[in-house]
Amino acid sequence: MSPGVTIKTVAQAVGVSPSTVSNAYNKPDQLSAAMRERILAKAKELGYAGPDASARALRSGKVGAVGVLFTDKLAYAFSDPYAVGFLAGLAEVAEEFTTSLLLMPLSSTDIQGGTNAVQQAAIDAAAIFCVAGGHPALDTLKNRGIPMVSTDRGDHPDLSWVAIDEVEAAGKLGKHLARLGHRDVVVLLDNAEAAGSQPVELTLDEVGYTDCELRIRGLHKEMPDARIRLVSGGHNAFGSGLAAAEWVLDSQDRPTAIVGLSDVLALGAMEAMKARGLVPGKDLTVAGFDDVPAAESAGLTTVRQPIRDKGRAVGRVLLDPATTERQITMPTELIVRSSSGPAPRN
Amino acid sequence: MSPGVTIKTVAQAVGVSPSTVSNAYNKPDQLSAAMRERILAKAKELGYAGPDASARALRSGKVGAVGVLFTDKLAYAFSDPYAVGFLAGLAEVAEEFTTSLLLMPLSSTDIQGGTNAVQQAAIDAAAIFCVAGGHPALDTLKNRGIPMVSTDRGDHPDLSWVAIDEVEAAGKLGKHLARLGHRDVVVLLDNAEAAGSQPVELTLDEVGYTDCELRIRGLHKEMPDARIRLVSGGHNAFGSGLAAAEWVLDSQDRPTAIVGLSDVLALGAMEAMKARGLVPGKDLTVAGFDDVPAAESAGLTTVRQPIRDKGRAVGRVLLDPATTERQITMPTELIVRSSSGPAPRN
DNA sequence: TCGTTTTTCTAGAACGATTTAGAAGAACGA
DNA sequence: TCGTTCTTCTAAATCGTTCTAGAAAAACGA
Repeated sequence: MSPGVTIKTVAQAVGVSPSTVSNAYNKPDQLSAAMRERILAKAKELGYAGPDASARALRSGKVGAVGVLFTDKLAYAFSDPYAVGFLAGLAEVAEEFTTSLLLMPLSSTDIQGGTNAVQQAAIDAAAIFCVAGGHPALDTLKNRGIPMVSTDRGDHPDLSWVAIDEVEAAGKLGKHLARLGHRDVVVLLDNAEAAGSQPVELTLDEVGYTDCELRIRGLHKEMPDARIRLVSGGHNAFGSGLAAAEWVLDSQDRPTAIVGLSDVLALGAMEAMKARGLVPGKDLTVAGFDDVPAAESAGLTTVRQPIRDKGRAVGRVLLDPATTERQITMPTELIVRSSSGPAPRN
Repeated sequence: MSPGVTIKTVAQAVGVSPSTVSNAYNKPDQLSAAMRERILAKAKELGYAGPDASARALRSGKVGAVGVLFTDKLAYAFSDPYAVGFLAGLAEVAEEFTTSLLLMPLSSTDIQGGTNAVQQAAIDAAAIFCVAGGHPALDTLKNRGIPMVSTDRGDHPDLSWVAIDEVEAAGKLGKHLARLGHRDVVVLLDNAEAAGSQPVELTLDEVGYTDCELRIRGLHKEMPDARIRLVSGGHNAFGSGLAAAEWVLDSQDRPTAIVGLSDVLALGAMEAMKARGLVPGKDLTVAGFDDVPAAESAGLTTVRQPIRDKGRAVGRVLLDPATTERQITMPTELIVRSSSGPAPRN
């Protein structure tokens, strides 16, 4: 690119006004075809690559990108096929509207000062994926006046979301486990503070994300007599599920069932069992949430949710003016596979 | 957000110049702490959410985002764990530099006119993931003067890339297959034109991406006596591999080995074999490229490349000024598993 | 032919910040 | 006390577009 060649340069070279050059790019019907040809040709000759993105965005107020905000570290988002599926659905719709996807890192540094990516991000709207309700980044976006759609139901009635009924979803699984006779359950969950150290047992109050809390509540509801403990091995990833399950399995006080609040956690738990010669569904029941592709081949009992559709729906609410519904509940389904079985009688 | 509240509004309300407000956000050491406090407080009171992203980008020339350009449709990118792994590595580094990732859809519409996402995207630099050398989007970016790093070696010596030696990598697999006695191979590959229709057999000239071509050449090199046919079932996805393999397996002229140019394609082929009661490594050999996580559990012989590291390296070249190397070759390794075995004697 | 509409193009003001150069005052050393 | 150096703040220019309003020319209808 020849540096410093702007719309003005081109205008001068062709002998027209900058407005006309602008129109050549944005409103072809506002000038004669011949003139447009001439401008485009000259632009190419000069090495002008079209209107500058930032300037255009500033003036027109539209950026052509929607932001995506993830739980935790961005890099972790890709370790969960569930998140990836969501992204795929969202990308599909974004593509349709010729809109880019801006993945924002959720660094905790200097929220106040504005050196934050969420502050700086040039976006027209944002998709909020499994971010806890009170997170400061949400306030930042709200402050910026950026329309948001969350994958969790919020408290505010004017909030847009595409979500599942977490309590009901977990209830389905709870009922299934209760019927199988389980009364001693360990729930594996994502917890930032447990990352990098030993697995920890948490109380319900310490559970961060609303949806996790709701799922636990759903389990409780259908398993009123059961003891339900909460354990985290760190971030939402296979390794964390593995670590947490190892810790649980090697303790004196084994449960009869382990429920991963996501499939990756549950799959990690299955791995830990495998290493100990334990057969899922026989020696111990394991179940998860999401129904990611790997769950099927692993024979994992799980609560399916249509994740790709969820991504698509978020995209539509965000980008499609024809979509008027702003609060959408997606269906869930209990998928029973071999990893769940009757609780052993003691 | 109160609409129309800008840096100027805040400046007036506090009784200072706009520059000072700007400094309060960007250069805290340029003003007294007391003044900074006052400004930030007033800003909050007025509902000012910090400097506007576009305006800042325009003036300062830095956007704080790097673009990612994928082969084909954006939505397909997420169906390949290989691409996802790359993204994860890239995201890691981006996070470190508080930089966002802008995923650009590669829509073919109106390249010339500039309504293109690649044209419009506000980015400082771009990562090019498996995009064919001659693609118009690359010219667009080049024209815009945006620094690029590709995952394929380019022809131009001044191009930056982080890649593997494709010919050598494929050669490792070729040697392995030759030793096992295979002389009749079908290569499964990604081909946009085959999408949505019947699988097709291609000639080497019709193969799009340079890296695919190089891999095929690498196979030829180590298997000079073998017949190597090229078949595509569409995009780079499990389903395409499945479809293509079905077509191959149901034909009169079965090969003794099927090589997927990516693991997802090879895994699709394994699925097709399974459905026909064929045992990989016994009845027919299957091999892939990449070594995605699923390859291990499936027992797929494949050529491993450190994809996450590749993503990280691209990120470093793109963002880290300390990284001076601009052309990096990553190592590859042949991973032999149960899916490859001796060719049956006829 | 003359007024009216349509087409084609333009001038100049935004858009909202950052940057450069420098002014005014405070602090400092001798 | 005086000249020098910091510290703290400001005025004005600038980044590259798009937008609004309107002028000039061309086409049109009767």
